[in-house]
Amino acid sequence: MAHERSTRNHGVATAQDVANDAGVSVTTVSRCFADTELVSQKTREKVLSVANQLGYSPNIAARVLASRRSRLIGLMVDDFNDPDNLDLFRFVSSEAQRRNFHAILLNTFKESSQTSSGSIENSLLQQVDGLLVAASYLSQEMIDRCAAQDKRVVILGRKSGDPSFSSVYCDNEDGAAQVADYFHARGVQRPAFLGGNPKATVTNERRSGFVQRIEHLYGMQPIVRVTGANDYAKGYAIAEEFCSLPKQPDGYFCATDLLAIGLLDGLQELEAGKEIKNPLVVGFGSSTISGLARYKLTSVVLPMEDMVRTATSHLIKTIGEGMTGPERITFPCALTEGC
Amino acid sequence: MAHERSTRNHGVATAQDVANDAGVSVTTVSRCFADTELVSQKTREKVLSVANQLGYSPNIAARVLASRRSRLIGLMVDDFNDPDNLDLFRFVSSEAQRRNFHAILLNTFKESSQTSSGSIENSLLQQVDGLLVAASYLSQEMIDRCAAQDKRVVILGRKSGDPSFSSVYCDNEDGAAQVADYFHARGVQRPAFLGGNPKATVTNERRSGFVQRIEHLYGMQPIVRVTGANDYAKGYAIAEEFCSLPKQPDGYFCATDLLAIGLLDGLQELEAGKEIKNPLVVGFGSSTISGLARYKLTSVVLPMEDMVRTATSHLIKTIGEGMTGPERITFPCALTEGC
DNA sequence: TTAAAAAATGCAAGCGGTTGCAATATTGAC
DNA sequence: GTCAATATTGCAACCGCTTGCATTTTTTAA
Repeated sequence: MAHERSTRNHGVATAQDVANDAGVSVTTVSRCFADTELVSQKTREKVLSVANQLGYSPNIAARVLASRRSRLIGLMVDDFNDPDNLDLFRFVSSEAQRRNFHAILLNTFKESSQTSSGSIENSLLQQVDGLLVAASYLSQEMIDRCAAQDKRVVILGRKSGDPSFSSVYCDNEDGAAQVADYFHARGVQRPAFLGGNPKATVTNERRSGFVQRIEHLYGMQPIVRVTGANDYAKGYAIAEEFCSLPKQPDGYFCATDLLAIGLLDGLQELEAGKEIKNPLVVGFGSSTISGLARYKLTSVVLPMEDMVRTATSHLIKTIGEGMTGPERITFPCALTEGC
Repeated sequence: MAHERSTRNHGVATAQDVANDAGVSVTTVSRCFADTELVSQKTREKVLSVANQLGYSPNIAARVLASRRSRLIGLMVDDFNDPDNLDLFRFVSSEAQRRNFHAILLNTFKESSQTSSGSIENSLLQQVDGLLVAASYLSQEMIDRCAAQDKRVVILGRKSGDPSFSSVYCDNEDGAAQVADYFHARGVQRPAFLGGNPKATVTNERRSGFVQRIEHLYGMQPIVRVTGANDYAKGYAIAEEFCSLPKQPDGYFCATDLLAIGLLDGLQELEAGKEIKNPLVVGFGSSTISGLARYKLTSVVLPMEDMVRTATSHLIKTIGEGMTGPERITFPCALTEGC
């Protein structure tokens, strides 16, 4: 029955403080802040009121340690800088928050196989309840580690390579084929594809979907340029290469929006010497950046937000329950002309 | 002398496991992973090697709980979506990581004063060792809470309002004055200012610096439009308003780059009916987005990365040591013409 | 009214580290 | 070779919360 001012813990109230003031046990306080139904209405109200008064909120570290659950999910991406990935992170965060989880951004730590160093990232990974992998590639080591720790994983954006992981993605090949159709319908004569990393499934699918349909429609192969990366700079730089071709393409399909925008800007820059005034340029994705009024980019739009939210909530669901069979959830994507 | 396979804790090795295998106490293991010099070279090597072998890395939750330090700093921003803020976050993260800290993004939770709900954010805040405030505004409640918990705070981007917080910022008024000079030198006749929230110190300083210098040079006031927000959309939308003026401005100073880009695009859109073909448009900041080749934005560039890194490391330093007197660190900014 | 079932609460043993203090091992000076 | 000074270790008590199990209270059924 301590009536003297509570809140001993360095100015922060603990569950113990609340328990004292509310005349219950710590256990009960704990239960009030979990989503258990193991507390009577009356008690809960009392506790919550006292807690509120004391400005109490549970110490996360203690909770995590005791419960062995962090309510943390890691979003794994290749490139911190890609604005698309940041959008991604926003969506994941917001959906996670809706479910009382929190998201953190992880990179694929390509460089350091040194287990000892990079320790923060390392520990963080260990702390995470589940992993959302938007990275183009997941190392076998990582896969093993996840398996050993019984960690849930959902692959986002491409078909899961590992049979035990769920994945959420869209039909890249179909989307790419739509572009081929579009080019054909618009009378494009010399179609070209440009895209990044040949190891990335996503880019590959977009390329092959496009190439196949072009072959089918035109009876020939499109020009293909592998750019390495999918960023603005690459697109911008490559414009010059294309302009120096004897026969410049008149329809460009870029594996990502960012690439497309870079290309557009690059082409405009070189407008003077250009043979073809307004080549068709089509992107893929749904970057906010391409939404800038300036670029009325025609693009294969995929329901990013939907996909991400679905992936996130699927991941969280599998964390709550036991391991369920892996699922593959696909979304449609559709070519959309920039108004 | 446990020789049977270690790693009991659900597939994850603990300090205890390492201790057993290395023939030392948990304390020693703990010390090897802290930056103490309290362990002999030989022991440390042995422990580290065993740890590495076992794939051990310290459990963060336990460490935080026991040490009462999270090595976490919170970056507080107004708007998750502003790309500038995401740049900010990247820099903070990277600098934090260099110092073995980790950054998390926090918003100013304007809506919920409900202490009970929004609990994750709430708890997270409690968990953080220090706060980097890039938000335009910090509530008194928050200030009190930080004080009560003896939490370090550094204000980024504007002079600290509270005398007990350090701040890192640039001289906005001076930068703005440079723009006025530039306009004057370029023969601008009708200068205009546009900027967001009138409550935001930063915007205010930029406005007043500009207005004052314009008055000084021109003997008259510039046109001033308060846009509310500083985003692309606002800039884009406001173009129309300006175009419908009888006398359109021929020099626009926008409080942020994003605003400037929006305005540029908006103006171009309306080019047809425009009276003045190429008004000067100047921004402020150092958005990556304004670096897009397409916009050769003239802008008051501030050494963002430097500022952010300085702020971050200053914050971390004050966390390590006891409370030092608050500091004010300023950076210069300079008008830079888009090539 | 009474016994059995269900609901609410508390006990106490952790979760995996950190850290002040005491104990032991080394080293150096005399 | 002896003893104080110094460098290394280990002990054990937490850190604040969760949770299986036992206990108490309330409800339902007979």
